[in-house]
Amino acid sequence: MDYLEGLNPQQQQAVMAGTGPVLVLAGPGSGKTRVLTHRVAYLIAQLGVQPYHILAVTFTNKAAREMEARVDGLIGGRSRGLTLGTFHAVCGRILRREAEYLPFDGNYVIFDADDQLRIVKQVLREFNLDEKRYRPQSIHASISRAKNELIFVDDFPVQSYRDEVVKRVYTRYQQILLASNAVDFDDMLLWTVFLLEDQPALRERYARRYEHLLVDEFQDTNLAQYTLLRHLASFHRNIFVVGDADQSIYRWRGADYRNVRRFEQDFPDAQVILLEQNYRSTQNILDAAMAVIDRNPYRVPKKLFTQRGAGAKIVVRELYDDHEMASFVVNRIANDVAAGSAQPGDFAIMYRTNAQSRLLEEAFLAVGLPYKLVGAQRFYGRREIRDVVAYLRLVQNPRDEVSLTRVINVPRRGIGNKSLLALQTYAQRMGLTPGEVLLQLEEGAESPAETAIPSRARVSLAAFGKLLRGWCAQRDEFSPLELMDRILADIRYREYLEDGSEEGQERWENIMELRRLAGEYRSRRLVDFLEDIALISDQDTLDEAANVPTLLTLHAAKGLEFPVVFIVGLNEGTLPHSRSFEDEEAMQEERRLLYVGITRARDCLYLLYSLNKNLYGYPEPAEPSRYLGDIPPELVEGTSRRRSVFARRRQLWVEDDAPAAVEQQFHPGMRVQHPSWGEGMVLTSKLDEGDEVLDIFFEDVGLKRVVASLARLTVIS
DNA sequence: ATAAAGTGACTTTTT
DNA sequence: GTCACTTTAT
Repeated sequence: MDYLEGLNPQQQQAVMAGTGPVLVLAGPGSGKTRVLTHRVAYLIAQLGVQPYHILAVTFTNKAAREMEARVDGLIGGRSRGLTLGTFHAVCGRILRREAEYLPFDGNYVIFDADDQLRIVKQVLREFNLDEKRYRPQSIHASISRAKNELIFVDDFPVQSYRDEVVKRVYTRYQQILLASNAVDFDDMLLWTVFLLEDQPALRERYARRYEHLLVDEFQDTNLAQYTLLRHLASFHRNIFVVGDADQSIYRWRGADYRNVRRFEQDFPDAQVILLEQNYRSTQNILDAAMAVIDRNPYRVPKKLFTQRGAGAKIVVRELYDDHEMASFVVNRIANDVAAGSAQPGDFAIMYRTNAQSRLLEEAFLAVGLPYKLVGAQRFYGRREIRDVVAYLRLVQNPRDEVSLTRVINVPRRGIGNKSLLALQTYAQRMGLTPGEVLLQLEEGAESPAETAIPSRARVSLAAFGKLLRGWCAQRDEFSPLELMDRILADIRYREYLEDGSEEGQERWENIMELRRLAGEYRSRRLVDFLEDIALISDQDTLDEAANVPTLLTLHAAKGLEFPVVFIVGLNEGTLPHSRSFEDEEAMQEERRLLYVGITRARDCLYLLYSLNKNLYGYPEPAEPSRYLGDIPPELVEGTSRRRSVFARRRQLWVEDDAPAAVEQQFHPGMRVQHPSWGEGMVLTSKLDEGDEVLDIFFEDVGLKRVVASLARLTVIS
């Protein structure tokens, strides 16, 4: 049987575990993805289970796609019919199919974080509540937390005045979502649980259908997800979950690693299988990871081991500031690549907060080295993308008021705040949504609107209503791409964006990228396109084909691995983050976050901290992270030439600066040629990290700082 | 109604 | 240093 080939005894045991509940506790790099895929293949090929009767839940869409491809590879295309996806994607499908039992219809749209915040702000204004006293972010976080714990509005507990406020906002927030025929991320789970609890017949249908449930990253499920699993497993009880409590890093999103313990209580007959052998990292890296995580209390100790040997020592580096940290990373990568010891794609740079990526990106750009940045927000958060998506969402669901307000005057069409307000007031009086009113507005036709909306505004509104009507009429016969093209043409979006500036040009190119994506939905409906866009995850945007270094947050690094990992910004306040200081549970999660980061590394690990970290763009003295002190010195490089630094009564080990001796090849005044920047003159040259760093003034592009080993410079004179 | 200029608040982490 | 949001001038 090829689906057992190359698996160790524990992995085989997991793959072939019989029926009933199974809990696989899998350390990092222990091959849990392999176990899951092989198990699915085993169920289908060996036990003859129909793919239709299997549900597998992954943490990202990317993981789902990979699993599908791998299962197909194992059993040759027999995986068709498998239900596979993230919790949200799976719930999304169920909700659309079963919309008749729900207070919204199958054309519902999904409100993302930005939409959610807009609604909270709108409600706060509506209630005349001070946004300073009641931070929209924080109010929304409370609502979200409640939803993740399956607390519906009516059951929201009130123990303080603030709770009272949250409850009022939550109530109105939910009204607005329903009026908009929309759900937010949390609702997708919540409504699915509601559906299964409210409709016993339906619950039984789904529970009977799914003979086997498989769940990846189980430690990051929240109560809503766990409850959903329990309902779905209620008939067959074949639930196979894989997780590692030490890698639980989404507590703030409602994830509760205690679900692992809860699972053992709810399914006392569960088989428990431990996967401790690591196939990814060297022993030094594993030892460092264990040293960090061992300091967390109340955990089940795990002994990770590898047969890969000790490997290279870990490099701990102190840099002057974040700029130096970024250049250090870029220089190291450039050197290793130039020396032929690694490929650009082998490297990953991980950080705690997104803001930290900026300086790194600048450092890469400065030397002309390409990189990729993981983060969907970067693309889908752009104004132009959000605008066009809002148009599409409006066509999909004209009741979506958030999208309507977003685009009603973009590009400018003479509908200002006054007109919008008149429309909203009138709609409210009629018991309709503004979108519905808009669709009914006929130019010149007599209607009650005549008195309520001033005539000037009525003309502009009716014109827009006509456009919207046209698009809606074609929604079902046009493909998403055709519809998008029609809208772009009708609103002259290109002319609006391309104002002659470079930025405008870039914005239009982003639209073309979105257009390319829409083109992939040739035979599918607009709903599918919009749903996929809403549920896209950061990791989904990762382009594995490009052989370039990867920049990503520690959260986004979950489940990935790289030969060489840099973890930057290991400073108090950054990692651990200052927002976690007062919360013991949060502090434990910070530790797990670093644990996840360290265990992503296969061969080399760099841990970097700076003496001055950036705060809002200004430098501020910083202390090294407490976690550095937890790593045994014998695992760290530079033992012989080591000096100790005392920082806050903790001893830290830092490598001495010992630049490799390299002779300067370039001197000020030299004329050089760069492959993409053309001719220029060397202004300064200095040796750094065994390489030569040059400042060159190029005729075409101005001053640039380059690394000699990388820039492929040729001397002209 | 709109464009420009000023303000302040703020950064964890994301489906 | 960056964003969203508000004020001010046209």
